[in-house]
Amino acid sequence: MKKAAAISALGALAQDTRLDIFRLLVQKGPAGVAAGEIGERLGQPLPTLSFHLNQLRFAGLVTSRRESRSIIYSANFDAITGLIAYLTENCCGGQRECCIPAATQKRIRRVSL
Amino acid sequence: MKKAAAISALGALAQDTRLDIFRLLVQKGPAGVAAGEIGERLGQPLPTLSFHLNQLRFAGLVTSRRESRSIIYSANFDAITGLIAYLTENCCGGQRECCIPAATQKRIRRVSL
DNA sequence: ACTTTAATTCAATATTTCTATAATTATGGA
DNA sequence: TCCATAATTATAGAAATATTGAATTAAAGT
Repeated sequence: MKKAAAISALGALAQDTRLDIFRLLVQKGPAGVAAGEIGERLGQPLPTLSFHLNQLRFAGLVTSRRESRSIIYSANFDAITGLIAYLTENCCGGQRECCIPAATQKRIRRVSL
Repeated sequence: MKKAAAISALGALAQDTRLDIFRLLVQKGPAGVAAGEIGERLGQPLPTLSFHLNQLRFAGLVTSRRESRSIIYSANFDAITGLIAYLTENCCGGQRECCIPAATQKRIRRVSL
């Protein structure tokens, strides 16, 4: 991931409504959610929502597809894994792994036994 | 991690100079780097740098300690692992792991064989 | 006490980002 | 074609962030 893409993604996530949208889409997985349903859940006016969805889309964090009259948004999982890799790149000089989340560390530890 | 802390951390990272600072500190590990040295490396005026260091500190992403005349900054690794966990929480409804970075997945896959 | 070095805080300006009303585009059915 | 539904684009004022010169604080040596 390039720096500009990382800043764009981080900036897109650094906002109340957009963070809610993104986490909702992460949890929903590839099936995604229609714009209108996102608006209902988050209680935001549609134009405001549309603005935020665009920010997320420009940042590469979500993709959209039309399905009849609805537009379905879903999270771009490659973008989030790429962002995490960028942030933790060469962590502690590459000598130790200090940046792996607890949940993942637990898995690795368990499997390693 | 609470939502407000996540937004604060993401907003702190979503800026050119601060992202550079943070990645430098992540790579340097617990030893950290003095404020002046960060400024030299990034070619920023000290007041600008100080502003950004404060943003990172307020967001909980870095800590500082005085060592004689220098102030040494280092990354807060708990903050970054917490942020990653928050972003990928209950990923894909918890049924699959879609959000683990490639490097980590490779480790898990290898170990699982 | 005075000087040098290291870094921060203040203050004013410049820039970017957010929000929401009004108008517009696109789809599907009667 | 006409109407209802789903969502986006345009626009403009409001709010939050970023930048940097000048002044200030803190530590260590002379």
